[in-house]
Amino acid sequence: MSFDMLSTTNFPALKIREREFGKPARNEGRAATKTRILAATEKLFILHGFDATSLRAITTEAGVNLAAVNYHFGSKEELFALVLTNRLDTLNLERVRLLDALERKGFDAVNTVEQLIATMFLPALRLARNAERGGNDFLKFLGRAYADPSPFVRELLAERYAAQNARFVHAFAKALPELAAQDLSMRLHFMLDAISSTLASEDARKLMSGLAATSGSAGDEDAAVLGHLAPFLAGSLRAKVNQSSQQDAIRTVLAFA
Amino acid sequence: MSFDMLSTTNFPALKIREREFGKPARNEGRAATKTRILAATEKLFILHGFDATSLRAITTEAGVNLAAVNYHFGSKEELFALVLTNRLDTLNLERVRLLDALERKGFDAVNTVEQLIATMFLPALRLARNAERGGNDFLKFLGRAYADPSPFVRELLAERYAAQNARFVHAFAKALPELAAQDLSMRLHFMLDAISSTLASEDARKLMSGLAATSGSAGDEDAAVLGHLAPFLAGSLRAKVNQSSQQDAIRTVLAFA
DNA sequence: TGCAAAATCGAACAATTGTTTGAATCGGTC
DNA sequence: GACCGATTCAAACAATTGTTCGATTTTGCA
Repeated sequence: MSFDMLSTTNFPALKIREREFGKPARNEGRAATKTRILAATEKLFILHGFDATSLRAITTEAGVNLAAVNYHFGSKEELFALVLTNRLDTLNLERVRLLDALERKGFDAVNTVEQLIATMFLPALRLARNAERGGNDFLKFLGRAYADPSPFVRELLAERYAAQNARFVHAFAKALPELAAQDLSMRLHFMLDAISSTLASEDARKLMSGLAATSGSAGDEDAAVLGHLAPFLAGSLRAKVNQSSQQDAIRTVLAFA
Repeated sequence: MSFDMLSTTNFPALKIREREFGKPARNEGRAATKTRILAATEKLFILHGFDATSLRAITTEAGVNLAAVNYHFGSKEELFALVLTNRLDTLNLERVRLLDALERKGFDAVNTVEQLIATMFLPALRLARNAERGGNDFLKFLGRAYADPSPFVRELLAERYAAQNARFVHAFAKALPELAAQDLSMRLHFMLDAISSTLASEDARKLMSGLAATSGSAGDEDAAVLGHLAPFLAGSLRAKVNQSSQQDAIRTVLAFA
């Protein structure tokens, strides 16, 4: 079997789309098989996740023979690994690129946390407005990927993007020196879990696009979404622990139980 | 460990079964079959969720015949529905009981949000310290249940506890009148998604028990956990949107992308 | 003790899953 | 036009799933 073309699809969705519509593959029917499988896999992964998406559902959706998946990609896991990294490599690359640029320029003195949050999520919003990347489906894809319960998906993401994630954790730690590492870790954990499982659900994404709609110009949509998202997340990260008045209020509740 | 309580529980689903097959046999070996299945189901559900837990895995773990599940519970879904409602009915009952008590007494003027958060999560912490309820496994169970991707589980929880959830949403809305319904809904969504997927993961629960350990007396552990959790979550709920200085900081990031 | 109901058991069911096979077909090159 | 590798195809593979069946054993009550 031949994996020649796999190396050329390393970087992603853009290349995939190019081949889907445009150029080479003088034989449309042939080269289309691989890309049709990839497209169908993305679509069904968004809808049902890794485990619940069968190869038969994929090949039926793509209109190709069942054996085509194993022939072109080797196995179900290899197929999904390709689909996932196609999407997420560009995203994470863009994230650290933005972080680099911002660190060179220097952060805003008071709103460092908001800037870091914007840095984390802006690339996803940008990609989500690119129709070639699937538009809003990109956000669903993102949510599915980070909320997928399959050990295969979780390990893939954890291993492949560990370095990038560590850079952001470090940047947040520096921006929040008064917060214990224990608390920071917990809060970031909460934050990312929340984002991903929220993106995966339909109603929450409608809310987000509703927030975006409040804005005027198209370029301001990202600013509008982040304007709602960043203060909320920053508020959670910056909250002080062990305020005595809060502790008293909490103990009032405990007294009833 | 003893699950005797399960057979004498007053949850509707189990009552139906009891009526269907008559009173539980006084013989221990017999009655043990049902409870052993229930215990094994809980254990494997915590580890792998609904879809990835097979009846053969359950019956092997319980040391009973495969056909016993369908004989005693009818189907896999009925079995899991019973296991889920056994745990969650008591939890949600306790939650609204606490909310009732607090509404009668009246909330703290400044820390209403913290009190509501404590009301939501204290019952879970209390049950988690009850060894008969599974101890810390109860938190894992909770996380699994609310993060489970299976449509069956999601619909069961959504339908069965819709009324209780609505009461809390309403209470939060009254405590945060300046927050648009749109934003409140988004933030509560985030909050609950975060909590559940965090509880399901191993490392985050270790963090929580680490927080609890900082406290001295046993009864203060809940206060310690809530002391870290409530300010953090309350901070996110109370954060103001559209602060101009924050908007400027965010736009700085946008300029780089 | 005897008997009917309840419970357990091994075995098989039909449906799905990912994967493999070997023959048929296509595509470009000599 | 004939060849050869690349691709497609129908079919079957072995494994796993939830469920059901019929026979057997156990139990509770007369």
